[in-house]
Amino acid sequence: MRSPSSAAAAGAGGGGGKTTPCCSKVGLKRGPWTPEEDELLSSYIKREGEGRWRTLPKRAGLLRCGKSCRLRWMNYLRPSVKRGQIAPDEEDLILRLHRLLGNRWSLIAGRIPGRTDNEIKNYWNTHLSKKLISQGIDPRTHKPLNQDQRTDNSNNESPDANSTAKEVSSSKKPLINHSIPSPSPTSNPNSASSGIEEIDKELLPDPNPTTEFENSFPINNLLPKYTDGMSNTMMRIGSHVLASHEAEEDINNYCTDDVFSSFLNSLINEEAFTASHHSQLHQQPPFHVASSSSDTLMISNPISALGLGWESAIMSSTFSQNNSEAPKRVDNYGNGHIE
DNA sequence: AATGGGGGCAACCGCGGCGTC
DNA sequence: GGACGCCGCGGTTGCCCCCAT
Repeated sequence: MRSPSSAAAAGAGGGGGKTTPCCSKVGLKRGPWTPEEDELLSSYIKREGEGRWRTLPKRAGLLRCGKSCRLRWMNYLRPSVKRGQIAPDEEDLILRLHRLLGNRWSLIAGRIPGRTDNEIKNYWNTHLSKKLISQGIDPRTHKPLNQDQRTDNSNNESPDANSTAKEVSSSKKPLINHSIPSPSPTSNPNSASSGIEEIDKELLPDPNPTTEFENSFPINNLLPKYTDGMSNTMMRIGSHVLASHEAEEDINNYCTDDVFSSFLNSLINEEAFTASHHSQLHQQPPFHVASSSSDTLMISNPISALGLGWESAIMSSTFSQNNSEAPKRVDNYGNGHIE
């Protein structure tokens, strides 16, 4: 990675080849940041805090547009930004998350402390994408290239997590409710960590299930809110309502950010993919609600959940970075235990 | 030593969602 | 309900560095 000084030495120009300024005001500086500008921005934000990017440049004495200031702070100046090469475990995590989430870099970055969405995006485009291709894997779908071609010709039947990620990543429509605070590194650190995202309608479960699993388990009974407002569902997931004796109620009452963080942790666990997929797909409902006294929910069937459109729920789980404790698991009867 | 090309990455842009008026 | 402003995201661009020739 280039040092700030070297970036500054690059002189005017920098990224973005378009001539249209991002800010309507003329006379604003563009291109690489100088150390002096960095110092101005850093000291101001340390003194006054983040936010109000539109007016921040003027208040800080910078001839930059607010977007440029925000980007510089988020991607470079923030103390929490980690420097140095992507570690092998981070690379592995990026691969797994991308397999689940597609090109939602901010969400992926939210799971990797100290890394920014821009950094991960660049790393993906310059390293991992090529690496996968060299291994004969489609970087978009994470499927073998030849298999992917077959899949593309088969009307996308039986979508799985990969195809879901592909669809989402290729969709122009953002999936994120930006107004909801997120502890993502690119978000305001003062925000609460309970931000929840809406589920894109494209990811909603099929109201007329046709798969074997869907027929065997009445998922629609558990997801009533999806039909009239997915945001309601997700907001309730963040409500931390975990009455253990109400296990048969709307599943949404039991879903918390921490729960989905555990959910995602299990999703990015290779064992979850290799060992539990087939058996759980046909034997268990997608969620198992704990009956213990603690606020516990175990999602023991992440793959099934993915297939039913719960992939989007992963997004909310990415907001619980601080949930580093071992996820509590429950068995089919709701008995919780610590893994 | 000169130079051409590719890799890496910081920075920009357009777009869409949300909040406010 | 519509207009407007702000914010954040993903995609893209272009400069610098490094290496091969």
